[in-house]
Amino acid sequence: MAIDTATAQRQVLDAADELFYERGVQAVGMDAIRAASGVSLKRLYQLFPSKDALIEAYLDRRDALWKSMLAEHVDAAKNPRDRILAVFDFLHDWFQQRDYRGCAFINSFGELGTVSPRVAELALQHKEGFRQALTQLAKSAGAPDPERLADHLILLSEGAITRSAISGSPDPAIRAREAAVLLLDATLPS
Amino acid sequence: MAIDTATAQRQVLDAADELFYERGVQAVGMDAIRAASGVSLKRLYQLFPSKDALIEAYLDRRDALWKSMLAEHVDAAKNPRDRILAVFDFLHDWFQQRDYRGCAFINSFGELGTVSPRVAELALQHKEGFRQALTQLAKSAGAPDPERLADHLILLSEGAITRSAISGSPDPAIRAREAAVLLLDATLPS
DNA sequence: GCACTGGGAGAACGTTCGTTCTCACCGATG
DNA sequence: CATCGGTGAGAACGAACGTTCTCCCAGTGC
Repeated sequence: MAIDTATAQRQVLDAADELFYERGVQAVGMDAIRAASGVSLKRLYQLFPSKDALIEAYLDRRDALWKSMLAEHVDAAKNPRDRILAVFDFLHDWFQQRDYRGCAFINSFGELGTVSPRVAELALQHKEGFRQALTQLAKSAGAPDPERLADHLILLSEGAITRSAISGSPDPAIRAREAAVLLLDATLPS
Repeated sequence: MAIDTATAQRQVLDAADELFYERGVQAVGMDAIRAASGVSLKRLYQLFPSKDALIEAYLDRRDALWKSMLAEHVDAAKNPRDRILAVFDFLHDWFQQRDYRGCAFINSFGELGTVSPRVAELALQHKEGFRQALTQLAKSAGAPDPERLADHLILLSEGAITRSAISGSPDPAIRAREAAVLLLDATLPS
């Protein structure tokens, strides 16, 4: 046995993450993932019985990673207002990664949303998770209508995510933070 | 001659628009476009010498159509503030089309952005056009920093575009309009 | 009537892809 | 030592794709 199951799985997911995210899901063949992961095709298929299963695992891991990175930034801030603004600092950090290419869920949804209900569902769940996190932050900050504030903040975040991807600049995060400050000033009780 | 060049071109572009937008660019073969357009493969290739050329024409037409629909909504409003808010009414109308699937440029960028510089460029140009239109509206409304206000409004719009696509509901346009009102109140001189 | 041009229908070609199969080989077990 | 299960490397398969080619016919100019 060349490599144990756990590390093989990790190597495959690492390769899938890098390739799927950079080039899109459809543009990457299973053979490219085999080459990048160093795992044999046979093993690859016994770890993930189809490309669809691998795509799902790729999105699952992205979701978990993204959530934990967000939580890390948010938890570093103390008062409720700063915790909300930390979301945009997190985005700014994310946008500066050299391989930043937008949101994997939005990209995958654009590619497969109509043909793969599973991908559409995962994208919806991912965004719903973000929505719940923001709603919680808005509630903690004492917003009179937390869901509404959360929706407003989500729009700024999603807008920044796609604009940053297309423009190639992390600046949209700064602009989104500015707008968030204005919204918080208009919404939160002083 | 079965059909003249102009109508053949229109039929092909109609088919390309529908199929590319619904299923994504890579998932649609040239043969599917031939079948949907009723134009022979030979003619298709003499109208558009490659799939890349057809994709480019598809995006060009989307850009023109989108801009004219936006202008139509904006021009129906009289005072500068309402003209800005008309952008979000336009989005709400757009989101309610039964085949709404998000922004074709964002979707195409996600699919081909890294591999096709031309698609990346077209997406950037499309968004830049939107940015200039919003900057003009912000200027007319007397914003002290029109570019900044335009950036904030863009973030709300783009966010609504992707959220509406993923959630399948047109409501994000309403939420975006609410947030825009708050931003305008905080930004524009009374 | 007859050569000729151009288009329609679709077969054909070469490539790529997802997935499976072959086969030689290694380590453990009796 | 002989055997057996599982593995790696990669060939093989069937489908789909972008693109080109073949064949046939309709309409045109002489």
